[in-house]
Amino acid sequence: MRTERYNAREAERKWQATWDEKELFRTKNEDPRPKYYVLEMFPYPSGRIHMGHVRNYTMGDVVARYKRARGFNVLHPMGWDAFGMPAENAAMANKSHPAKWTYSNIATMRDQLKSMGLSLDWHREIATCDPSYYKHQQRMFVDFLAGGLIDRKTAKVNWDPVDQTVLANEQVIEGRGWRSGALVEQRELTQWFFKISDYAQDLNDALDRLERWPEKVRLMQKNWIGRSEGLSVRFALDKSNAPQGESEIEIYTTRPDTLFGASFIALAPEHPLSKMVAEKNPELNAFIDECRKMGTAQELIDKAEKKGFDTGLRVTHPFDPSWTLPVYVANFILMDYGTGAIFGCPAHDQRDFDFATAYRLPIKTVVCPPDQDPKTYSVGETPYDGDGKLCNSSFLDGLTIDAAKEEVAKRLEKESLNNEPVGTRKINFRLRDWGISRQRYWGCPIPVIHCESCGVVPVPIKDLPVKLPDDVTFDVPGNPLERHATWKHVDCPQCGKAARRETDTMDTFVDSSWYFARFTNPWIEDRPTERAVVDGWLPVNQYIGGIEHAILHLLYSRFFTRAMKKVGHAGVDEPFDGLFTQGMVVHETYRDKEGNWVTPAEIEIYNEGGERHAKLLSNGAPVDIGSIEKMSKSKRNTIDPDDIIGTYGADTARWFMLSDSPPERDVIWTEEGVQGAARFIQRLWRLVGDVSELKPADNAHDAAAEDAVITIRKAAHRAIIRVEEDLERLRFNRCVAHAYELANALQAELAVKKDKQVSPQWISAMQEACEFLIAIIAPMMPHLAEECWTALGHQSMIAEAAWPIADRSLIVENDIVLPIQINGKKRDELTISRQADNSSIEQAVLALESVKAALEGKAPKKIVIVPQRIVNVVV
RNA sequence: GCGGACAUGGCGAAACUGGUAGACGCAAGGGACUUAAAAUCCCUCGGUAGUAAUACUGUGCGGGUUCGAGUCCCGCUGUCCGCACCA
Repeated sequence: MRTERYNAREAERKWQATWDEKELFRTKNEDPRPKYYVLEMFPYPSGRIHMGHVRNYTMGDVVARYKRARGFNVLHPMGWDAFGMPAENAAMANKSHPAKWTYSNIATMRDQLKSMGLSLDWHREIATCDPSYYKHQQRMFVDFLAGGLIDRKTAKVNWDPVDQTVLANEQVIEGRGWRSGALVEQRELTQWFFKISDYAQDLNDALDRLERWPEKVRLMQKNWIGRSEGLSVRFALDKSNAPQGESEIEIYTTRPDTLFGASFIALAPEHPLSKMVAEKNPELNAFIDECRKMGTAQELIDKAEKKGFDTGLRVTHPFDPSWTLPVYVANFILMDYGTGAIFGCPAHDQRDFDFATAYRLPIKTVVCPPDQDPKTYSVGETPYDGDGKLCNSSFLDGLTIDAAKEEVAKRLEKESLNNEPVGTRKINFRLRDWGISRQRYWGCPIPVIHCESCGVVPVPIKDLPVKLPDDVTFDVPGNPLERHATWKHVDCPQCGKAARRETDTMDTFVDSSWYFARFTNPWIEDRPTERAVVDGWLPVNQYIGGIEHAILHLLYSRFFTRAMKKVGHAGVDEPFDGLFTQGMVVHETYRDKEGNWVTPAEIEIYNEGGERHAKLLSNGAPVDIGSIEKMSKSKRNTIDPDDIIGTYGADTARWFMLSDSPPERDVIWTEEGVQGAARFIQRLWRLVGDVSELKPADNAHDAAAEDAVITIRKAAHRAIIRVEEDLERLRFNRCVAHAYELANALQAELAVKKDKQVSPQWISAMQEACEFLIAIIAPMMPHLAEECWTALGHQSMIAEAAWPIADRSLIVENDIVLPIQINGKKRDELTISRQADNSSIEQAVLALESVKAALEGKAPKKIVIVPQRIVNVVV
């Protein structure tokens, strides 16, 4: 009997070195086996890995190792999302260079990841801040520019006053910068934009085909893209006081059915017509100014009252030349949605209702709810936006909303104003173009040159990369590239005259929008991708990461892949075939009596009166146990993965990460849970030790042993089948349960046979079962699995072994146990042959004592027999 | 305001298309081994009643469909998430 404990530290170091030496996880592009690309979202090199990384990369590694065992050529790479603000902030704080900070963090984190025993192909490692990577990104920018995928335009942009840079719409969360948390202001700037809105329709429609994506993410992207079908309607302006040359206002509406309920037109303050009128109207000018000031902080917009200004202009109703409507400038109309102008129908829209109430405009009911009389119905204090039929609407009366929309569209398409149709069907999107200019140093330089005579000139491909200069300073705010003495001064590649480099760099989300493609061949130097290879590997079969990227990174990558296809750098539209969003790692929080956060390492939990309490290790002072929160530095409830791996080993950390909660849900990190995982490792090690030392007796052969052999084999084969099913669906917590179940069964069997003579057949069944168990845990606890595999006498490694083939006939029972219900409640069980037909089942059921008692001699009303499942006797 | 998800023991959770509710783990309690502790092993563990077999009850609340509902339908309540003056 073995007594020594499993030494994780030693074994893990040993096996990691062996895998490395044999280059076991090096992936060859020319390998003929079917491909499988599994990818976890690459980390930002912030300093050290955290538990969220451990969870993410463990899940990916389980998939990679499992698919490898199933005979796939698996691509499982790792890299670094290495550009970004924190490096610049660190440079400012330490008077150092962002590159130094970044590369030193990468070195630390690479070592940490390696200590987890991940089966990664480190030969393909990339860092986005490396010129050998961003060179190709600049090449693609140039290609996109030529391909009409990029715009340079002046637009109102989101300005982050803390980070001193522009943010894309997606990067503004509740009016604040996604990184700094500062209230975002609006500024007019000339910027580079990727024309993602050209792909709005396709990005929207293709979501329906992403069947292996979470419904939630698809829905979030749909909402973000915000497709709406409507009608654009041109209202004729009353010529008497219209500005010179203006004769119409075009509005956009999704409710053309309510056109007879119109009571005003409202323009955005930035609308051209508003500006024209304001030129001659100082009061309106002041109003527009006021709106602009309001617009600088999102928070104020949310709370602002509906305010408007009557321009004095009037328009004619398209269905009634004698009916005119006033034109307002209103603070709640957005210039960049639709046409920047609306018609207001107060009876059936909350905002229009508020506005009409404030300015005493008519409120005319035109939709009548199904349960009301159209002759008498009228909206009261709240507008009605539900279903119903049209009323007070001339030829639309009695039509449903949909029919009325259709009728209005049909008629207005035929009407004409200034030789154009009055109404045009239009699909609108909420999605705006992706502004990628950032006024920062630590990013990919935008490869263009501004020349006074030639205009914007792309940097010739032979001159790429445009490298960041090393000699920069961070002592003052703003962009170091802008104030660098020489960097921006270059000659125009076209005319040779003195010109100026673009000093903006690209949004770091560009970097992560194509790294998955670069991984397929990261060595190629003259192009971003090798077409045959990238098309062979993409799409990524299984992508795993946090839900926080549901819109930003995942939407940008979907766009970028399409753009790459357009200019010939890839052949697919969708980068990720399967997406999995994992939950967070959360932990209890602790505070001392002064209310200061205390780390888990500083306290001790103890039990008193059946309740959990905590005290400080240093002086025994009591500590309050607080709510369970996402691990964060500010609440000091983090656990350092290094500490766990140092104390328990990587396998313990990996096992616990997978065991406690379903992977999409948050997992609560607890010391008890970790210890449970560590306990299981030792238990498994003892079990394997016991099995490896079994010796057969010469004459041990009895009937009971035969039964035992079947029981053992059934348990083992059933476990394999279940784990296969669950791994395919990433239900790791269930896989863990199956492993426990099999281990429990084997341990119980060993205990029964302890000190008894055992047959060779029994021993080989135990050995097979043990090997199956090791195969099951191998993707999750690879080091322990190797050690056990060796202990069972194998010369090769389990990491190279094929997945066991389960014998499905073994788990088909001859006799089945049918639960017997009486009136839907379980009352008894019946063991009967699998082949038994319904009439023999019925006979056997009626013969049961419990059923006889329930029937009291009467005949049953009904007997429901569900084959192989259940019997229900209705009395 | 709009859209979505979720709700099961002391806790994390299982329950495939409606078919034995609570697998597996954690915690707790009892016992064995030990001079003792740790480790390990065995037993109990939704609630109520009972020594027990057992009975009744039980998946947020109220209804419904069904031979049968944690699962499906309708209506509530609560929690979490996303979007938010989008016409």
